[in-house]
Amino acid sequence: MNAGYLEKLNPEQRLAVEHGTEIEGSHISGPLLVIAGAGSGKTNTLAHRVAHLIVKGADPRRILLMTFSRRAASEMARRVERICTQVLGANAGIITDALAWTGTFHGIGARLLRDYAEQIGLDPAFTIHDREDSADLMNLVRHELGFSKTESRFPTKGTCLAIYSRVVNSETALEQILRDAFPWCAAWEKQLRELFAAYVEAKQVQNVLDYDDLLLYWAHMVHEPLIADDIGGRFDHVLVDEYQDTNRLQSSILMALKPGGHGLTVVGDDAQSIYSFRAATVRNILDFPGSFSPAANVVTLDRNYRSTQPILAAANAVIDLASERFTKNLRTERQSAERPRLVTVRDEADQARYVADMVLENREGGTRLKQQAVLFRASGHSGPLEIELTRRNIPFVKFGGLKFLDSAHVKDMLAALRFAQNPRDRVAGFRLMQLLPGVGPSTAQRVLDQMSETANPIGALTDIPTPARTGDDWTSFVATLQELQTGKAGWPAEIGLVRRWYEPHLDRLHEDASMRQADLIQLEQIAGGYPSRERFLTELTLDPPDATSDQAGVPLLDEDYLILSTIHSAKGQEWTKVFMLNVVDGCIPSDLGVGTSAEIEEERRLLYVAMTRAKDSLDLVLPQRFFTHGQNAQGDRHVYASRSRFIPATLLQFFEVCGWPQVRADSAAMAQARQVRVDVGARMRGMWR
DNA sequence: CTCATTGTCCGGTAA
DNA sequence: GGACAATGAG
Repeated sequence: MNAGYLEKLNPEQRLAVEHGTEIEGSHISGPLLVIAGAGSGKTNTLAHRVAHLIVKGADPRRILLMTFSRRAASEMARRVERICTQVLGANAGIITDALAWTGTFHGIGARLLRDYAEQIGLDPAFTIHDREDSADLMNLVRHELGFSKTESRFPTKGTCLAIYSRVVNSETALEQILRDAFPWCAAWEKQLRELFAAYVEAKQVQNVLDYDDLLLYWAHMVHEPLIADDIGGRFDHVLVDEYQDTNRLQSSILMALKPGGHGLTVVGDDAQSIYSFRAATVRNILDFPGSFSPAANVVTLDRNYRSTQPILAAANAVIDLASERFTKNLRTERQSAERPRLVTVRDEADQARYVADMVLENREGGTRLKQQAVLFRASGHSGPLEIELTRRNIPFVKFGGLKFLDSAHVKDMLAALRFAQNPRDRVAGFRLMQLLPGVGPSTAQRVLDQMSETANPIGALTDIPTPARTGDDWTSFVATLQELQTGKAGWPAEIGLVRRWYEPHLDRLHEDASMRQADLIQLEQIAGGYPSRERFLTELTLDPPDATSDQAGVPLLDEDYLILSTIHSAKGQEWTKVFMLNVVDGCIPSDLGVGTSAEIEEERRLLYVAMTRAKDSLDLVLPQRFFTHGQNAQGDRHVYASRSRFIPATLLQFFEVCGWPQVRADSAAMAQARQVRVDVGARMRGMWR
């Protein structure tokens, strides 16, 4: 057998790949933890491990591979296929097609829950609420319980959901969560408990699951040993990527599936743990070896193949200041004389100009736009840059932040499809009906109540008296829903049906209807890529497309475009040249994330993750002035920002510190000219007096 | 009961 | 500068 594919790996990578598979056939290895530093070839190693298992005779249909995003999952599948093709020849494609159990925890959970729905008393036609839907339902329940009219202000729907979600995902008591993470809500513990009980009941009556339920139901399902054996028994190998970003609930599921750890491999890096706001805990990765007896094997990958030595030195220096460290510093052999730059600019507008200038300069120098990325802490930080790029016709794609699924018109369309799929989904119906003129919250409630009393809610719509002042709008609404229910139009034709019904309402409700219409056509195209309405709804909710609607046209795949991304969405990726915006206190660390030292440490890791994305060149940009919101366009109220606390003076030696634009020799005169203020408006008014 | 207006608070990362 | 809650007019 051709084992040449192993030759390219370094000794540690090879150890991770070959762990426990010396014996051919069905031999299943003990648990393995791979600590994989940034740029250490983690994805490649994991792909090689999967391929190696298959080459050694593992059945790909019996491999469960869980990644953080579906983008990562498909990348992994592609690599596995490539390696298998090298070794096994052309028919490897068939083998990796069988690698069917690849996806996120939530996506895999949804699939398993539909498979086992009957056994756990769940209707397999359940629909899935995204965060906003969940918040809407929380709000309805909050209203019903009268908590919206309390004397002092009750926590908002978003806060309630955040608390609920944290309790579920961290498997921690409500009381403790309130004390640790939401102290200002502690006085409402009793009411919150009541609210959550009602929220859970509402979800069950309506046959909807939220994100957390996909894990929670799964966890409870495998709490039953026989079902756990059954599901665990479907998989010989379970591999989990980005293990540092999993939470307690996810680790519980894993331990229930593979109690002895046999066939279990987890990969991660505690220095890149950036999802604690989603209840992820580094303890999962730290406690992993000791959860088994004998303890899991640990392999550490600390050779970095991505960044040049000066970039890595700076990143190491940043993470070295962390109060708690578990992994060693990374090392690289990529020498370079170029230190990362620390560029001070006047304000965000100059920052945008600087980045645009440099990006174009780099492209002139042969670095394609796609090989360059601009990273930022929060989605909104890229606003001025997006304007500058659009102005200069530099194509870009933005990852992270608002998805076009969040826009009202797309949500309206999806609500229609979801309501047809699951007429008990009140959030969908509630939203939908209020689109009709003359229908507000109370009419919608009343109709939904009447519907829920019948066996065939959508059929019953015919018998429910037409609400006053709705007329034809009501008739076409009912007709559309009923046509959807028959399923005669077929998928994806029925999305056109919905659009034809929706368009008049879109025109009436939105000034910019034509722009939004373009999104709906895009939605229709996306829909064509899914085999059924159910799959479309599920997968769109669990894995929303990254495109934003305000980008300058949707770039084609083979076009060149600049990458804009939040740090969170940049995880696992790399670029030749990386720019990081707003490296100032208040942005990173975010001024919202400086409450506890744990939060600050996570912000530090965020900067580390951003810096370690860069291969050859890294620019950290620091605007000195920030204009504050809430003033007119000419206002100049601003605050001065200082360099991020994660780069104190002692670390400046790792950077080339510079300013932009370069100060010119004749600047004294220019600076003086800049100081002059003329009230031209007053002079012009004076002309007429 | 709906719809438009005013007032107040808040601002983030995402399956 | 936007989301959400309370208020008032039809």
